[in-house]
Amino acid sequence: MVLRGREEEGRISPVRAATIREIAERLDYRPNSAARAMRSRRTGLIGVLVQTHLHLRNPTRGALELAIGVNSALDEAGNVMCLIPLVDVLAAADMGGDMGEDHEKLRLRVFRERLLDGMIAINAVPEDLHERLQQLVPAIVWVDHNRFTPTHCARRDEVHAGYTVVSKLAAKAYREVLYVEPVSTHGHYSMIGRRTGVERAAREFGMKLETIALPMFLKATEPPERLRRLTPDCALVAYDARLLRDLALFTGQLGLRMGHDFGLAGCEDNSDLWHSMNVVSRMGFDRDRLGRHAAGMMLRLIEHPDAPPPSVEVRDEWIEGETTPGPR
Amino acid sequence: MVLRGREEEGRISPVRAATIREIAERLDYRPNSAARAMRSRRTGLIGVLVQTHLHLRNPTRGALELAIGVNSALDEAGNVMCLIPLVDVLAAADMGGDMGEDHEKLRLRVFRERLLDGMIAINAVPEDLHERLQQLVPAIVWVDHNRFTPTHCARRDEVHAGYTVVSKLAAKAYREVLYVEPVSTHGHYSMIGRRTGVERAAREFGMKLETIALPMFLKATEPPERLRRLTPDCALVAYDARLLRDLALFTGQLGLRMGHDFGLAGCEDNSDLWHSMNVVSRMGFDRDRLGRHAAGMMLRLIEHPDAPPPSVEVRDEWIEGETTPGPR
DNA sequence: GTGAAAGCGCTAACAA
DNA sequence: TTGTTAGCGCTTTCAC
Repeated sequence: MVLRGREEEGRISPVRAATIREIAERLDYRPNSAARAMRSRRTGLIGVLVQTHLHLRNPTRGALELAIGVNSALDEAGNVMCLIPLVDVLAAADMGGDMGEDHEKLRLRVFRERLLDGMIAINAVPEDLHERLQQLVPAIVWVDHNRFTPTHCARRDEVHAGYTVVSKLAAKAYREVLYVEPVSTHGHYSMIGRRTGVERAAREFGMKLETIALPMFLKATEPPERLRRLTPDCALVAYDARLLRDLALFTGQLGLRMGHDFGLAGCEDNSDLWHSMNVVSRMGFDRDRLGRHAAGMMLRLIEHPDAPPPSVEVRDEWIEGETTPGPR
Repeated sequence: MVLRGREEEGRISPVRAATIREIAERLDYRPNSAARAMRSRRTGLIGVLVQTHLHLRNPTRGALELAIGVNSALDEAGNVMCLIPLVDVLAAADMGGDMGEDHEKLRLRVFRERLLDGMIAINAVPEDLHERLQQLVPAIVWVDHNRFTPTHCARRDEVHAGYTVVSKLAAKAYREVLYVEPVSTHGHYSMIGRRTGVERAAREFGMKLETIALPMFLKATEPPERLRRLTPDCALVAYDARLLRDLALFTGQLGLRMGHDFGLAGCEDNSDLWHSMNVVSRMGFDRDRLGRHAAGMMLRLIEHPDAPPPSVEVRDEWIEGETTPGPR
């Protein structure tokens, strides 16, 4: 009781408490986590389900940044976070097969042995996995997920993001917006959200709006034709950080200077941009904060399973760079 | 014994074994990890120490890719991986202070409660942390670390990487190499290794070699002057993936087309490049393989603490892109 | 082949 | 205020 800080319950005399602490110190005593886990029936382990790229095993940059935020908050609360790549869940679930022989297929020990106290799912999780995940782990918090219920969810206000970008461009006297999306293969809600915001602002501020969709994996040496026809009073708006980067690269290959020959802005941010493209105007995306918030929701959910944490939708700040000074 | 697969010890009759398995199935029995951990005196938890950027909380792309590889291999062996950002260790260690009041300062539960069976340290870890880490966790494997001992280490052959890039350029009849490094603040061995390889190959193949160091956080809109004087028979060689990206961006801002007006290659790869810059010639860097190997070393080390796993230095493959076709 | 029991380190409940 | 005990679920040892 002394070592766990429960001495304020009026049972232990201060003298004894001090003695106990001193002895513990001398013996270099450490509480045994396994024994405590056994008693408390908690593992203290929380999984973070990270989306992987369609064509690549690696999680997206954004998902990992979120995970880092989650990790910090969980650490501080004495929990441990582990990563669960979505591909492994899909493999384990083997969605094609029959659902009868459930745990035969659970290759991941975290699921097989019910190791997780809870799970934080990041980004869009396939609808058909919902039910399965619910029965696999006792508590789930959804982050930046397509389905947004009144509780259990945390995500970014994507409409606000798209709206803000275009409103900032309007304030700089750009007349035209060329909004660039990826060709949609996955259908994340941010696709609809950001575009809705962009359209709303364009309408409100009377800007001409054109939207194009670029396929993934364009060659940097073969930039899209449409980019040749950019003008100084037109601003390119990228759906996400990856496209923002690509657009900077593509326009460069065409001999266009961003901020001079055209405006350039993006609806998303990540730490890569911060490094070499910090001059670019864009919406921030504070994944550390969002991750920490999600972790807090998780901890509350584990503590009080019957009072699920209310969902939140957070707004980010505009980062004014040097690529949107307005038409010369 | 049956459920753990220990029935081959000639104790249990096949009939009974089958009955036991059937009942376990019916009851949806799951072994209790905490109880097992208590008996076996193993937590099954292995930490991965990830380097963070000097100026940013987020781990480097490469470190996380390595961690994903480690994660897969550990999962398959029934262990759990957790991330330990270096900043947190530094904060916990508080290197400036006195080392006497050790565990007073251990804010991370993984250290405070000796939660880790082992740790895989990725990238350069400050020398003064070595001893402290050794006493904090029972087993350590070093990956891509500066100090390379005969055992406990796994890393990439960086000299080979630098050498291969320049030899490939020589084969394409480039006459000149402009090698671009970051201004060194951290002193990772790969800085020396890659440069050594580049120099050796340049000497061997009789190429003119110039080396420049670019500060971190250059503005994309203000490219380094030296890049203006590139010629078609000169190849730009980037130290790492980040610089490779930046150089593509910078040269674009100067109106130069890669592969036409100059050659472009890099000594490192990561999954970001694969997405939008897959046309660029570069050395691969199979972090999944390296991570899995490190995980294997870790597991062996835990199993046989007295027979430490021998160190390895792995070589990667050249990725021939379209930015080094040779001078026109 | 099988059954029984001890003990890992912790916490809560109960007794003094 | 302090001391004692049971039991969490597992594995190993020992007895049958």
